[in-house]
Amino acid sequence: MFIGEYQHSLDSKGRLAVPAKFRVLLKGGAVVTRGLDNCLFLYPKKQWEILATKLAGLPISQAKARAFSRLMLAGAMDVEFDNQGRITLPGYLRKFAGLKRKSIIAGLYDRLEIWDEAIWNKYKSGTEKQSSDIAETLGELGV
Amino acid sequence: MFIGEYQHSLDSKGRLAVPAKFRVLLKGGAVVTRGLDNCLFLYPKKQWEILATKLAGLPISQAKARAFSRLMLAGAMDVEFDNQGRITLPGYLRKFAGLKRKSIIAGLYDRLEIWDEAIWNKYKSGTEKQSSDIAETLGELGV
DNA sequence: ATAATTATGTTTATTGGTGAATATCAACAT
DNA sequence: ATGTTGATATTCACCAATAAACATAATTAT
Repeated sequence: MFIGEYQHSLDSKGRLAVPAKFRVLLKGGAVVTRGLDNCLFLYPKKQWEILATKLAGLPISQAKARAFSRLMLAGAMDVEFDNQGRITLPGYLRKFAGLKRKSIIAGLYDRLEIWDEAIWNKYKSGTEKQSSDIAETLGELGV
Repeated sequence: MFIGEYQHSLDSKGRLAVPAKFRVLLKGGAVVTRGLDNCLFLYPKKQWEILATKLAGLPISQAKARAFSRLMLAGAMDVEFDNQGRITLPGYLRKFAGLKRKSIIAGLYDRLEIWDEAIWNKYKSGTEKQSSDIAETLGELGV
């Protein structure tokens, strides 16, 4: 499963080298999509399909369901590894996540997250301060 | 299945090039119709027929059902691909969706959506702000 | 029937995605 | 320390897809 934090660079065409460790876990195909808190989610195909069918099955009559489907489904893109182990991130996703040259790839167990380095640092310094606060909330959720 | 977001242009005659990726999935025929939230829906023939029979089966006594059927059934139109992979959108649909030159084609798993770029951006900036809110609501639906 | 208008088809240019080669860097072993 | 290996960064070149402009065919109105 995915854990750890890595710093990698995008090239001028928007390609990102995925840490070699993770490639084996993504051999069967992967999907990137818009995530929460300004980052991208990268799922192994299997995980993705579970999520996607759930989303596609929501009633199209509900505005919130449509909005979320558009965020995640329309935001999604199949990614393939070229023989240097890179994936290409489409322009709209780079823009969404504010990706510049330096980015962070973080392992969140069943998914990867892709962040712009600056945004990641800012987010982290915010959450580290409140960490004990967050911990208490999680306690209420049974963690 | 359809995923991703693509930016394409209508020509002056109202023709729209469909992303090459998607053409294969629409080879068997397709149907455009009025969608929700100011966009057009584009279905592969098969999906369309499932939806159309569902709509036709709604109780004719209910005003909302009649309205929805008129929106989607009466708005529908068979589309054909020319040998450049373009489809022609009839005037009333272009008008309905407010389509100007630049438009967005979004994959929503079992259908495509066609948006005017400006309207799409507006819609997205609205939903992105509430995204974590929406996510929590959907969490309750088991997503 | 002819002109005007709309629809359809073709060609060319531009853009952007894709692949490959080289350079740089870091880790490890000798 | 130094060389070796594996991994990432960067650059260049090519090809395919799209955009735009143009040409032809079909339709409609006069």
